[in-house]
Amino acid sequence: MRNMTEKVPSISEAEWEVMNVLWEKSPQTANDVITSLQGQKDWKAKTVRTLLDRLVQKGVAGVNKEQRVYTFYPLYSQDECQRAEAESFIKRIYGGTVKSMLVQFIEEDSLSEEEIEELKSILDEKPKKKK
Amino acid sequence: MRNMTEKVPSISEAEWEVMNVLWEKSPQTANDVITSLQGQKDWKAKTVRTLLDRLVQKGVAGVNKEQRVYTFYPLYSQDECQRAEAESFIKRIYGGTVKSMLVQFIEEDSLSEEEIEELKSILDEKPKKKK
DNA sequence: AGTATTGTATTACAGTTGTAGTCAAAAAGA
DNA sequence: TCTTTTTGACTACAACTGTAATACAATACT
Repeated sequence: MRNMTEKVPSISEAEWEVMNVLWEKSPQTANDVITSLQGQKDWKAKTVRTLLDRLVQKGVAGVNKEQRVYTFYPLYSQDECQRAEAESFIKRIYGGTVKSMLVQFIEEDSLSEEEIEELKSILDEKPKKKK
Repeated sequence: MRNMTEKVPSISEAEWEVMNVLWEKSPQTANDVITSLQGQKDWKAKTVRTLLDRLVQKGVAGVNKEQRVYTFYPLYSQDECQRAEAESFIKRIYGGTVKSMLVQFIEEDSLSEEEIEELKSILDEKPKKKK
């Protein structure tokens, strides 16, 4: 298995949609993926296929060619990918600190009363770890 | 002045670096910007110039041509741009909820004890608004 | 005045992304 | 078996990005 610290290749916006489908369930055939995206995105089958192929080329997804109809699966966990994206995003947009982003969200009332309460409890429940 | 609810054009990664310079101080000549980026990014002067021109084309920055040497300035506040980016980012990566992102950060120990305390107080100080 | 410098305008060029289309082989149906 | 449908392989093509270079006009220097 891959080393968890390996760098995640960059995943484009459209590719994320496809990966989200693979993360929900895998392996899946191209057709499964196409079906999952029906109604969600207005893409032609070929478009989805191209995206899958690109994900494989990039090494973000894997493909099993044992059967005649190939099946695809993620090579990175959603968590890893989210973290990687979030890190580069926050660095780029907020100069690197999560705090400054959250402050903005809070000050702009983008968060509901309810969400704020939830966040508080999440923060409270976080046990102090000793490493 | 622009309507604050107008959509912010998309700003590429390299363009963000340039905008950050303009947000710190403006207006600035191309040369000012180039100088600010020296040591920070390893870009040729022409590259920075191209980025400035593109920002103007996109309508993210403005240019004053009164003087022989043009000066550039932002057309959107940093805040607006950050918010726009953050919204699309969170939708794309975290299915739209700030909470899920924060949960991940907290659970992965990406936040220091100190940062967590700060976040808590920010959340606490948030006055309940009545609209 | 002639030359070097500087700022602006235009052009370049490859890689990524969005969004498919074409072609051929294999399978399924008539 | 002949035909239609599926799959997979390869190709297309424009917009956006990163990363400049070239051409030209206005200044500045000698």
